[in-house]
Amino acid sequence: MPFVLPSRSCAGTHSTNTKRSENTMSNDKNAPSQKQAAPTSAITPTRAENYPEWYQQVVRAAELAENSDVRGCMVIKPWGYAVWENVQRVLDKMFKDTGHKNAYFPLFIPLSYFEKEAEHVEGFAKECAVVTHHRLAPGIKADGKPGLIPAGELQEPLVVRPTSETIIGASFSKWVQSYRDLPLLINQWANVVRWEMRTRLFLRTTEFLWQEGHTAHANSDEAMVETLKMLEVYADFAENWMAMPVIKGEKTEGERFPGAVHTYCIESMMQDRKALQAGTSHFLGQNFAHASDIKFSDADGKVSFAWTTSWGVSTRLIGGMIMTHADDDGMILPPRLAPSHVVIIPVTHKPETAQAVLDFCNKLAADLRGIAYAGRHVEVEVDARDIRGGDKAWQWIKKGIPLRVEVGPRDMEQDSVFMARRDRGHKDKQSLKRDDFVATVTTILEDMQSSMFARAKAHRDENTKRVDSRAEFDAFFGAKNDAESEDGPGGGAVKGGFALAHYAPDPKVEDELKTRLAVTCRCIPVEGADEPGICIFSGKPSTRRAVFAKSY
RNA sequence: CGGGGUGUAGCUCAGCUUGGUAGAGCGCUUGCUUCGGGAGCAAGAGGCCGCAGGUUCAAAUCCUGUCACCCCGACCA
Repeated sequence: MPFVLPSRSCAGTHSTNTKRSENTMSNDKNAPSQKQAAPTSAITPTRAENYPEWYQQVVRAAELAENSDVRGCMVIKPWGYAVWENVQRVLDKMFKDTGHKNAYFPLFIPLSYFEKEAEHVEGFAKECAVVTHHRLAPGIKADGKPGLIPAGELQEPLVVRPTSETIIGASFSKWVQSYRDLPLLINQWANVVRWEMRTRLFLRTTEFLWQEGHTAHANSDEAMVETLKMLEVYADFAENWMAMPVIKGEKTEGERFPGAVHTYCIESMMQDRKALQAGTSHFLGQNFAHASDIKFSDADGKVSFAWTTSWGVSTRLIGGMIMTHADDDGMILPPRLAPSHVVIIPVTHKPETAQAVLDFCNKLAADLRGIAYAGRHVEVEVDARDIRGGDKAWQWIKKGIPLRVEVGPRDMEQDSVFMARRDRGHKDKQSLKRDDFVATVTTILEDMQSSMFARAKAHRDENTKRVDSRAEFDAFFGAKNDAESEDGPGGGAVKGGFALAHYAPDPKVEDELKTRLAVTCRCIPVEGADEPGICIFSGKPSTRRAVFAKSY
């Protein structure tokens, strides 16, 4: 099978896995229920067996989130929400450092506001939740039973924001009078609703959490600088905090944000070699300024429309983190964003030494917490729960905590700890002197952070190919419904990866690629030198290669 | 909105064809033995079988209706 694991040293742990997984996944009701050998991987199925199902199982096993009873909506659990809080904390600082201020705008957008920008309406109309009533009254429901039914119809329906350009534009039009009011640099942390047909935890849910930056500028150049500056912030965050390598690029017309003039993005490759759009930054020109009447008087007293931008990242980033780093034993958290860095597991099954071991662990935890790391201090859990040690260790493995430290009586006697790194095999443990561990813990975390990035980047580079002909392109991806291209029953891996090809943008070509190969143009990279060439689809001249891939 | 499927214990499901009053595994509780890597044995708690009608002496099982969810297609951060 073409699935390619990032190279890592977890040798020998997956060899006997297939039989067990087949039984577990099978619908064969006569499958023997005999005891299986201890699992060789914590997650069933593995990535190679069924990537989409593996993803769901990791989210669940790592206790990041779960499906709620509300269709398409997720419950973000404490461990997952703590990751999001770290994302917020770091990004918020980056936004503040680039001059932005936070504000908050209404969840509800009057339909009339929403209608102001034609392309915008067209783009979002199909996925809007609409509030039409403001009261519940006793009555007979559709199923004939008594209950509460909506009453008090609104004069004007309210759209639950799928994005806030229009409602924020309404404020901007009041706030901006003079060129002295510009630039206006605002960010909002919020939830939004997009009524999607199909949902997947973190990657696409009906309601999700995000931030949306909205800015207004006196001229086109400034707005473009802002657009690219925030793209850079996102790339910086993705690579240096999430350890997720990204390609910065511009979307072609078909993939553009509804109403934008230019849409830029960061694109990342997941372990199944599909692309994930991890963040977007839009240059909106004067489109929304016209729609929302954002005007200002310049120094000469001449009235002009402002130039606006918007940019956002969402809880989808957590999905990207999972699909970039997690393995067949569960989540692996990049240390800089991990809710906790170290779990200390006291081995206390001998009553006579239990208290001493606990004291030793608590003292160790206190010392570690005194150390600064990645803008906070080292976060430590002491897991003294009364459950079996193996169970406990596996729970933390699945949750992806970077470092696991076990301390038993024997370690304590030698003033040592037994440490395992989550990005190494779970049997790859080493004994360290306690003080050495304390002294080097941040170095270890940083090493883990950078090796996670390096591994992800190597995976991407290995699966990125320069393609110079249509035939080569087709062969790289395989036909959309080619059984081999989707690799097995669950679509464990897709064929292909990133194809870099010369391309003269043409919506018709992209439609055709999408229909026939399920491939889209992810972006035209903004970095790197121009390279004159010939579009492999049309033969027209092209100045640079575009990135093509199957995508989420 | 088209095509398919499923609703039974906290979770995953069996039982339904051939009606006879509720099952398994996991999880949970308790006890004993274990314990430096996902333990074993024993006992126990937990379900008016999605909902509403109908057939029948008797319905999880058959019939009708209804609701919900899942999967596959056209959209998306």
